[in-house]
Amino acid sequence: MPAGSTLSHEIAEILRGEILDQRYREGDRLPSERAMAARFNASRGAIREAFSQLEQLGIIAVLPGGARVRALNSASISVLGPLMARGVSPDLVLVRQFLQTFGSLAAQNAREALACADAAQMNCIREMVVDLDKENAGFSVAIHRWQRLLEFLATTADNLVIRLITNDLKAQFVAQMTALAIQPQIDKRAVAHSLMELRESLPDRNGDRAAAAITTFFDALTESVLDACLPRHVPSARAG
Amino acid sequence: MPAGSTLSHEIAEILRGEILDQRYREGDRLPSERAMAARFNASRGAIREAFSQLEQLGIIAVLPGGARVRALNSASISVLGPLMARGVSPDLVLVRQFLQTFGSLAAQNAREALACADAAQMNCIREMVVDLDKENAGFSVAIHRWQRLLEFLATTADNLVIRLITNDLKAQFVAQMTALAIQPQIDKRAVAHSLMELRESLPDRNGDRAAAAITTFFDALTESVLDACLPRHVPSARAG
DNA sequence: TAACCAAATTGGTCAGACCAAAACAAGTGG
DNA sequence: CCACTTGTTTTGGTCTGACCAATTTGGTTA
Repeated sequence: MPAGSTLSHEIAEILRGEILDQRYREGDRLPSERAMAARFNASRGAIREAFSQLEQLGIIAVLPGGARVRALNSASISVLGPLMARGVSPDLVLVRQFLQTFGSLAAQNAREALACADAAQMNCIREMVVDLDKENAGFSVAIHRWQRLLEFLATTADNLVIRLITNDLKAQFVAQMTALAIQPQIDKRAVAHSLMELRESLPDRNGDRAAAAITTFFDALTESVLDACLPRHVPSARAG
Repeated sequence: MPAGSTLSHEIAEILRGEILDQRYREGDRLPSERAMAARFNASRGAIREAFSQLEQLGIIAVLPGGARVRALNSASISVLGPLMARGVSPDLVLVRQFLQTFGSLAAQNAREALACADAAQMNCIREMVVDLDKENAGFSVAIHRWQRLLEFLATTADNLVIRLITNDLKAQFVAQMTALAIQPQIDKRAVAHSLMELRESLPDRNGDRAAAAITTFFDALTESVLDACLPRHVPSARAG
C-alpha cells in the first residue's frame, strides 16, 4: 500500500481530508496548481501528482480552467476509509452500511459457491462450518475462522467483481477497525442459528438459504460492532 | 469522465490494455519511466502521471527501483470495464458476475429501503411497482422503469457504500452494454413473478422478500442479457 | 560459494519555460 | 440596463534538464 511516504501522497492526503471535511464545497474550484505549490512549498509536478490521485478518487475533476470538487456520491469506494476516519470515532452510520454491504456480497458469494462447488470444495465448506460450530472460542478466534470460511466461499465462487469490491472495502474498513482494537461481544445465539442454517443448506445446496444464513450472521455482527463502537461511560477500557 | 483527451490519459489507457492483456506478467517490472518516455515520445512527467493513474487502478505498484505489475485480484473495480471490453465481444463470465453482483446490491438496497422508508416513500414505491406491473411495454421502456424503481430504492435506503460501489459498477458496465446496443428478450413470466413478490412484500415491509424478488428479477435479466450477447443462430448448450 | 562494495539505474522532486484553452474583465452595441 | 464581443489573464498540459536518495546490479573479495 502506498502510505503517505512520498510528498505527493502526503499532499493528496491533506487535500483529501480538507475536501471530505467540506472545506471546499461541491462545485467549488480549488486553488490553482501554482497556488498549491506555493502553499505546500512544493513543485507543481508534485501538486499535479497529488491532484491526479484525488481525481482517481473521484472527489475532484481536474480540467482546463481549474480543478473542481465533485459530489461525494460520484466518488470512488476508496474515499470510504478516510471518510469513516474523519472524526474522533468512526461514523456509525457508515460502519453499519459497510458491514451490511459486505454481508450482502458475502451472501452472494455463498450462493454462487454452493452453485458451482465441486465435491472436494463442498467437503471443505462442510468441514469449516462444522469446525465453526464446534468450539465457541473468543471473538478473535471465531472471527478468524469466519474469515477463513468466507474467504473460501469467495475463492470457490470465483466472482471477480465481488472480489475486487471486497478488496476495496476491506482495505478501507479493516484499517479503521483494527486501529480501534474493537472487541465486540457478538450474540452467540444468533451466530449459532446462522451456523445451523448454513449447515442445513449444504446437503441440498440451497444457495438462497446459505445466503440468508450469511446475512443473518452479518446482521448480528453489525449490531455487536456498533455496540462496541458506542462510547462507554468507562473511560479507559471496557469491562468484561 | 476523463476521456482519453490528454496525453497522459492516452498513455495510461494503452498501458492498461497491455497489462490487462498479460503483455507484462504479474510481478514483472515495467520498463522504466525514462524508457516509456522514449517509447511514447513524451516527457517523463506525462509518463509519471500515466503511471500514477495505473497505480490508483491497483494494477501496478510504483516504488523506488521500478514499477511492478500487481495481481489482478488486488486491482480496483475500475479495471472491470476495460477488462470486459478487451476482446471483440464482452467476457460473458464477467457480464454474469457483474449483473449478479449488481443484483445483490440492489436487493440489499430494497431490504434497507423497506426498513427505513417513510409513508410517502412507501407510497412512491407502491406506485412504481404497480406502474411496472400494469403495461408490458418493450424492453427499453420496461428497463427504464426498473431503473427508476431501483434508483428510488437506492435513494430511500441511502446507503453510501452501496451507492459508491454501484457508481463504479455502472460506469464500467453500461458503457460496455450501450456500446453493444443489446436488446435482450427478458422472460416476462419471471419478471411478472418477481413483481408480484415485490408487491406483496410491501404491505408488511418484508425486506427479505423484497430482496428475494429483486434477486429473482436480476436472475432473469442476467439470463436474457447473456442470451442476447451470444452469437446468433448457434445451437450451443443453452436452448431457449 | 557467500558476503561485500561500488557503479549504474530508477523513482521522487525541483526549476523554469511554452502552448492552448478556459476564465475573466472591459469595452461595445443594442 | 442588458447582451455580446474582445483582449488580457489565469489555468491546466506538457516539455526539458537537472539533482538526490534508494534500489538494483554486477563485479570483487574473503
